[in-house]
Order: sequence, then structure tokens, then C-alpha cells
Amino acid sequence: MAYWLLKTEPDEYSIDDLRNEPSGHARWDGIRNYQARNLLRDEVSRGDEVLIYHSQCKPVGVVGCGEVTREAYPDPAQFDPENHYFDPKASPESPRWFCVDIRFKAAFPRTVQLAEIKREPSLADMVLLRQGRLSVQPVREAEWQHILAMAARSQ
DNA sequence: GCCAACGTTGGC
DNA sequence: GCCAACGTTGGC
Repeated sequence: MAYWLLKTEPDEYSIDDLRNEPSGHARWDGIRNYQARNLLRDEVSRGDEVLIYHSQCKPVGVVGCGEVTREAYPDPAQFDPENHYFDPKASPESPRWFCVDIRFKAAFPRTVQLAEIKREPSLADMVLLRQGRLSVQPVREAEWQHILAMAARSQ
């Protein structure tokens, strides 16, 4: 069992959108970065837990968590010319991009803001701080516990 | 809106 | 394979 952090822009897709999915789960698609793709395709497993991170908003930070319900499969959007994420170099025989399914577990009572995370010395090695642009990133168990503890207490 | 960091593209 | 130019991400 592993832990991950997944980024999303809440204007596009938020923790509330995930919570309100009628089917109870969502396709985490549109990943178009090779490093993130490789993690998604090769490392992320069913049952892994994910932190949901809101970027490009105020405030940015971790807002909740979920669970992986389906391991990597080809992202259908890459084959659809009408789709924003269409990739003319991808084909069903040799897909280039992958996605997973996740389900909502919890929305935190408050946002664990990036600014707070930066202030915690024991979180200084989080990939979030080291490699800010990666949209799928591994989280260590100690980091996971720490973030959850921060979410549970008032700031 | 600005800027830093990083990724991608394409000429050579 | 290198490098410049350009594009994207994402915090502030």
C-alpha cells in the first residue's frame, strides 16, 4: 500500500466534484507529463491512498483524500479528436497516456495550506516542495500521517 | 500579471 | 546529442 498526492485545479475538478460523483468514483485523467505518467502506469496500485491537492486557487493546499479503485488503463481522451487531451501520436495499439480511477474518502475540515507545509521542518523533503510541478507524486507514510494530523487540528 | 522552474520541440 | 527557443505549470 502506497500513498500519493494528486493535483487538480478546483475550477476544473474539485474535491467536491469528486465527493458528488454519482457513481462514487472518478477517472483521474488528462495527465500529460511523462514522469507523472510513469508513476501512474507503473507504481500506483489499487487500494493506494491519495491526497487531493488544489492548485491555482486561494489558498492552495491539501483538501482531502481518496483511494485508488482501478489501476492504470489507457486514457480514452487521447484517442478522441474532439477532446482537449487528444494526442494524434497515440493509438489504441500503442497508447501513450494512462489514467486511474479513484473514489472519494474524505474532505478535510480545513485546507492544509502549502504555506503551512513549507513551515514544517519534517515535511521539507516532500516532493511537493522539491519538485513543485509534478502532478502525481509519491508521499511517504510519515508525511501522510503528518498531513492528516495537521488537517485535524485548527491552524 | 510576473517570474522561476521545468518540459518539449526542432534545427543543426 | 546539443542547445536555443518556446510553451506550460503553478506560486505569489
